[in-house]
Amino acid sequence: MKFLEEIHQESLSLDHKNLEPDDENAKRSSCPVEAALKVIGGRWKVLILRELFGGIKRFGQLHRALHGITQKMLTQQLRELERDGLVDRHVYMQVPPKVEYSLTPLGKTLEPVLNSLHDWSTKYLTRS
Amino acid sequence: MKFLEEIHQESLSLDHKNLEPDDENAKRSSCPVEAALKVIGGRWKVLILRELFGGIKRFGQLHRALHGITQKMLTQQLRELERDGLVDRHVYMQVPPKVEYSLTPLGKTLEPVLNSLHDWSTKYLTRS
DNA sequence: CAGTATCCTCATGGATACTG
DNA sequence: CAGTATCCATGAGGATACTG
Repeated sequence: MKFLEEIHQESLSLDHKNLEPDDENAKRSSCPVEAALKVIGGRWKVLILRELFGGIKRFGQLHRALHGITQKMLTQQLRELERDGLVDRHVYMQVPPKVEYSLTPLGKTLEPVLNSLHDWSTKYLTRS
Repeated sequence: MKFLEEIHQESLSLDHKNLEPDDENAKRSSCPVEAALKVIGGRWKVLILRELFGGIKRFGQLHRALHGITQKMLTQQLRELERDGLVDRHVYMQVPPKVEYSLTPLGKTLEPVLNSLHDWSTKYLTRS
């Protein structure tokens, strides 16, 4: 279980020794899981990704599919997903404008992760 | 891929019809993945869980292990984890107080999920 | 159509002090 | 030791209006 590997360099040393002064809790996520959650966290990311797993979508399609999201949030979240390399943005130079969003290869690698979350949730979080 | 199953009942109907008035985007997460992220989301949850995967821990141990967390946040996050059934809280009736936290069986079922997030992050999110 | 540009609210998260 | 109790900053998220 790789999730636990890092425990034993951080917390083991803290269990018998007392607090250490090498504490520079600056920017680096002490844990890869944290980093992953930053990328797919937030209120809309996974919902957007879910839509895109269904194929290429235009901005308006996403806007309608995600009931309640505002244009600002949709744009913003899409930009973040784009910046993180999960989503590809294709602008057609025409008028009226047409912009299509799709998953990048990297974005598609998220599938097992999202399935894992999905499975756990449906299996164990069945208290609505 | 179970993650995609629900797409085809929500977005398919929205793709050819136009917006529907049955839009009651109230409380229910439209997606189990969302629900899962609510439980393990936030800044500290996974870090706390990571510590507890290492075994039973006292409040003070957690407080020291999670550099930078405040007592308030630690208490709050632990209560939420407890309310969600992931963490068990055992109070020893003695003075000075002693409280131990541990993973419940449900909490332990999160291991594959966290491993999945961890694996993805280390494999594909290697841009520090 | 697919955005910007403002302005605004409020929950998340935090600092500090006190206590059974 | 393991908390409460306050007060406070910040920013994520949203409403609304305007535009290339």
